[in-house]
Amino acid sequence: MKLMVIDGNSIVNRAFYGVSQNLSTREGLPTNAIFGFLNILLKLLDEEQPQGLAVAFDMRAPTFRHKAFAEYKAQRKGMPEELAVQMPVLKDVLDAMNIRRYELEGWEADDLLGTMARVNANAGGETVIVTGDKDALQLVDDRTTVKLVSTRMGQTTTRDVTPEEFRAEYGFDPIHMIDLKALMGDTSDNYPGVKGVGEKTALALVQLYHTVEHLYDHMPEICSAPDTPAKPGLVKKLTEGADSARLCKELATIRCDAPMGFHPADAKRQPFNGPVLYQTLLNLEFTKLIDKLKLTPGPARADGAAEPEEVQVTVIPVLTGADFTNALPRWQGAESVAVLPLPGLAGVAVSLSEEDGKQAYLYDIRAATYQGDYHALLAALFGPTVKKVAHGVKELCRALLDEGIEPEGFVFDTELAAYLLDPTAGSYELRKLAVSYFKKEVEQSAAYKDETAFSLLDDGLKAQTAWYEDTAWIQAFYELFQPKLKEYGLMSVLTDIELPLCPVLARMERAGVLVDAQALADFGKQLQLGIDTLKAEIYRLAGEEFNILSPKQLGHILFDKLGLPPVKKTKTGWSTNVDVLEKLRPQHEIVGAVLDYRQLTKLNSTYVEGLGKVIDADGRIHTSFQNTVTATGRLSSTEPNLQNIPVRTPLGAEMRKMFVAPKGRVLVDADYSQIELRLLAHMSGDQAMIDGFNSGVDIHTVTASQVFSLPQDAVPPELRRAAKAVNFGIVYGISAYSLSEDIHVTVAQAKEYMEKYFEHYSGVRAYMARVVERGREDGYVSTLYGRRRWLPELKSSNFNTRSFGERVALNMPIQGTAADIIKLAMIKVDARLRAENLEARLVLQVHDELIVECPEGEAEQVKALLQEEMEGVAALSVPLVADAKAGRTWAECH
DNA sequence: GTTCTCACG
DNA sequence: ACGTACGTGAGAACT
Repeated sequence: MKLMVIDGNSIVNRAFYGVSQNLSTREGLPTNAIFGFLNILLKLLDEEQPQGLAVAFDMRAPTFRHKAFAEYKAQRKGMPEELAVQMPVLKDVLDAMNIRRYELEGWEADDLLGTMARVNANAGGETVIVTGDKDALQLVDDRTTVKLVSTRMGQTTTRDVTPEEFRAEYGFDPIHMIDLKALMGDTSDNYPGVKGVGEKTALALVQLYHTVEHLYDHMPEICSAPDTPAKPGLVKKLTEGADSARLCKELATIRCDAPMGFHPADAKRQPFNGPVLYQTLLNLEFTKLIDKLKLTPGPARADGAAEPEEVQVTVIPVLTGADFTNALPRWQGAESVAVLPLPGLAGVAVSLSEEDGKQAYLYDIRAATYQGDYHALLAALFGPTVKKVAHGVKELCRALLDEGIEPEGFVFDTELAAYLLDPTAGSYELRKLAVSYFKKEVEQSAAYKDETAFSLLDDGLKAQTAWYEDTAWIQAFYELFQPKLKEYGLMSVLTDIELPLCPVLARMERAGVLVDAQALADFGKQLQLGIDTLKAEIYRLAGEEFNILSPKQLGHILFDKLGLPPVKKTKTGWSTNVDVLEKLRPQHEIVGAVLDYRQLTKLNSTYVEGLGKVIDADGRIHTSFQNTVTATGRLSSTEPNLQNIPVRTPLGAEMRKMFVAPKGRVLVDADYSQIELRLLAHMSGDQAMIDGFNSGVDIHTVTASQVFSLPQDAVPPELRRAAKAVNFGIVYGISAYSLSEDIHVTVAQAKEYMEKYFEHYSGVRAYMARVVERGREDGYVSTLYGRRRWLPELKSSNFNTRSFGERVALNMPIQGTAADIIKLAMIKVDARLRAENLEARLVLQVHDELIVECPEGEAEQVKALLQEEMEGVAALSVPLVADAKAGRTWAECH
């Protein structure tokens, strides 16, 4: 029988270190190693189609294979915690897959593999041993091959080693692998071999003498033989290491006589236990894998485990004005109702349940079948008197405003709540939430994308069922999330910040910002001329045509053909980014041209062409503001991103001239001055920094003067720049190396700057230590307003992961508090503009900057209003400062 | 679909 | 010895 046996520990280790994404379940169980293991396993099964399959694991036990060497084995590093917790779960998965696994007290996996291979060979079978450990190569023979697995950057590669291949590579038979190891030792297994003999010498010796024993029998010859690698002192080393070599040989030998009672028939492949595997993988949130393996839940569980109580649902179609008149008081009387609109507001499902939770009512409202005044129904439902829970209030507000209805009375948003509970989760679709919070998979086919989905009988029923079920999910998540938000102190973030912001964002998206399409096109033409010229120039200097935008091809030209020195590596090759090219600029004329070419093509494709494509019929661009994306609480802007319009270079800043106000109107732009640093001063309570801000002098100059002991009016520009970089660096969780790269000084110098900085701002240093320590204890960090980010990274055993966690711990409270503050300002600004009956409307937010469009005549009032509301949001130990400026284009506001 | 690059705060 | 700043989104190349 063709048998595949897997070294479970070796493969899971490779998977753990190879799958670098931070996979984990919502509860925080890391799953990367299991994920990687299953991927490798399934790939190999597919390729090899073995009839038998078994996985072996090490079993650490009080007795060792070689008691004399217990201390060597004991020195081996224990598994990192993140991997150890995945082991029992992986074993559960294998059990659910009906895959035989073996572990035997006192024996290591490779002994079990060797034993199985031997037994199978004796029975006339062939065995494939899957491992990442080259030690196993000693097992290779006519009936046994070793499949060596390596993972790099999540990609698995394997290599099949047969006796012929082994001999071709090593020049001796596979069994002499043990002699090789005996001489050269193995650092990862912690046995020494012969001191002073490394891989090269050991290889030569084994090629000549094959075994340790034979070698020592022929010691006298070693000096005299002409083709012996007789380095000075080799004989002495070998003589001194003789005992070690013999013992290490024993240690390196995989035993094939483990008392595991193995019969090849035991490992015959069995079908998966579908339902159990389904639930096991669902618990791991591996839904893609469930789909790939076509697994289903199986029949309802008979074990009587906590299934939710049956809820009696009564569906009430709302077809007439009378139906609506009956329903409305019940909606108004409910503590809350869940609402789920159809796209385009073509219908709304309204769900409410009775106090005891056993009876639920679901109102089915559709524009197509409602015989009364649908608009009036919506206006009443979405007015202030019905308390509504929805999933994605901002989107709903936008749809309502499109219908001319002022959205009011939203008390909860399950999407925002899920985001606040775990802002790094990434996705908050109802179906995904059901998987991660309830370990339930909801059928994907659900399609209530438009009214037509309800028109066909079969599809219509499916669409209807899905619509109703999703509405029930919203209620379920409301009941689950509300207490959690209260427990975590997040309720006020939801009700004071995120929910009131929703209609503001919806109005901003709808308002859009006017773009001068003609000027944009003209700018594009100008850019194209420059691009053509530079392209010809670059081809001439390179002596050939190539794709300048391809890092690979550009690298070839720069580093191979023109011989420029590579500076920095990426995962796949040599880096060609701005930092690198700037360093190379003096060395060849082509580099400057490439940099210019990059800049022009970027402007042209991303901005001129990209923005041109999304100008609407009204001549305006309507971005989407995402409020459930960032880990810190900031907004993000998509389709298009209007938060990264160029400004830093003169040519880039031209772009902002394309963003204009209509005739007779202006843009008013107000931005916070150094809000993050001010928050650092406030949150750290550092008196020197607080005084610096209260003095009214430019903070970077103040910092430079304090750090470098100079009078404020004697700070040279380069020291101000350095101080500014340190100030920024602190907010990001600085390292001396990065600072040195950033301001082009030596690491030692950067270190010195930081040291002086902390001497003068000792409160900042203390704060930084405090916030990381708190983060480690609590498992999360938070903003002044209570917004949270969980940081399991702080407990990671991996240095890089943990360091990342520490930097995030320093940054999130500051960046996040700034985000909270500007969100509060937006709510206030929007309310006042409307209350004072101004035509002015918020149109954009760029993290620390708000942009309002208003009639020329309102400009002065709006400037004052913006400044007042932005500065007045919070009373801190340093003033919040906002500057406002009006102009006909965005460029004029800067 | 991932990687690199680069635009912003 | 490690690998190096926080938070984003988009376009082009490449696998």
